[in-house]
Amino acid sequence: MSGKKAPWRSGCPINAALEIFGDRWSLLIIRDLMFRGRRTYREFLASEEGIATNILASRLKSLKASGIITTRPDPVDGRKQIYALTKKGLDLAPILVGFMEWASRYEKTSMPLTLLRRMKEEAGKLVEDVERQ
Amino acid sequence: MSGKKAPWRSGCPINAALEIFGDRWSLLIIRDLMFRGRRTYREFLASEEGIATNILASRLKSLKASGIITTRPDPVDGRKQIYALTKKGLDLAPILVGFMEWASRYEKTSMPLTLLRRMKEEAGKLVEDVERQ
DNA sequence: CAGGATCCGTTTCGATACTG
DNA sequence: CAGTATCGAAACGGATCCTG
Repeated sequence: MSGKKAPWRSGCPINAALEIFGDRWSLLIIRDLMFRGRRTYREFLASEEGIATNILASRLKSLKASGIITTRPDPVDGRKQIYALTKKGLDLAPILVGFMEWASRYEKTSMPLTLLRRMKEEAGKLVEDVERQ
Repeated sequence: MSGKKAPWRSGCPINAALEIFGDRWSLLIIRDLMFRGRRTYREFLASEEGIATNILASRLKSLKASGIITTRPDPVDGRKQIYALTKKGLDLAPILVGFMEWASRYEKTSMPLTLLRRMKEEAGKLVEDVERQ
């Protein structure tokens, strides 16, 4: 999780991914950044899942250490940090969409399929935008 | 994890998925079933990541409860149980492949890209096979 | 011997109170 | 408002025991 001690052999690439995502929260933070326009500590805290402050801080730290997000100070309010996805983080979009499609097919959720389709399209565009830069 | 207590609102389908995969082990078991032809308790134990017996048993139980795997007794050796993926479990193939592609791009792993491509093709065929039945 | 349950010491998580 | 300290709860690893 924190990417510190990894006693596993990393032969299978899934292990590398699980070291970052083998927990409940990291993917939710990425979802918030990717699809919900959240970019500050406070905005993440406000997500309906109710992450605890210490967990949020530790996950943000480990996501940053993994090169999935970056931070820069808010030019307006210097106290705030603005979090953003890197290219590496944006490239997770297909996986997030895959999870959502799978879960909407097999688990009961309240997300309408039209919204899901919109998110899928948007995810594609996000990645294209970054690749153009 | 065990899908028992879920104090979260399930508005976003990702939550449904994370309740099953928000841990280190479930996806590895699914990988073993999907790409490595493992199908018994003993074979899972032998995976290089070294899951503990109690953890393996609890994950198998929760994956079965989630309808992702099934069990049946081995017709040859009655002591053994044969585990297999359901359609719901096989439909996770694109996500597994997505994780592997992402991780091979950004994390150093020892899996050659040619093998990755083979697995990707195979994942597609697995799903087709089940859908034909 | 295969599958799996139980116990126990250790690590990690998470809710809340608290600090700069 | 962002982040840390505390401390109980849960998960983990490993050994051992149980059952067919």
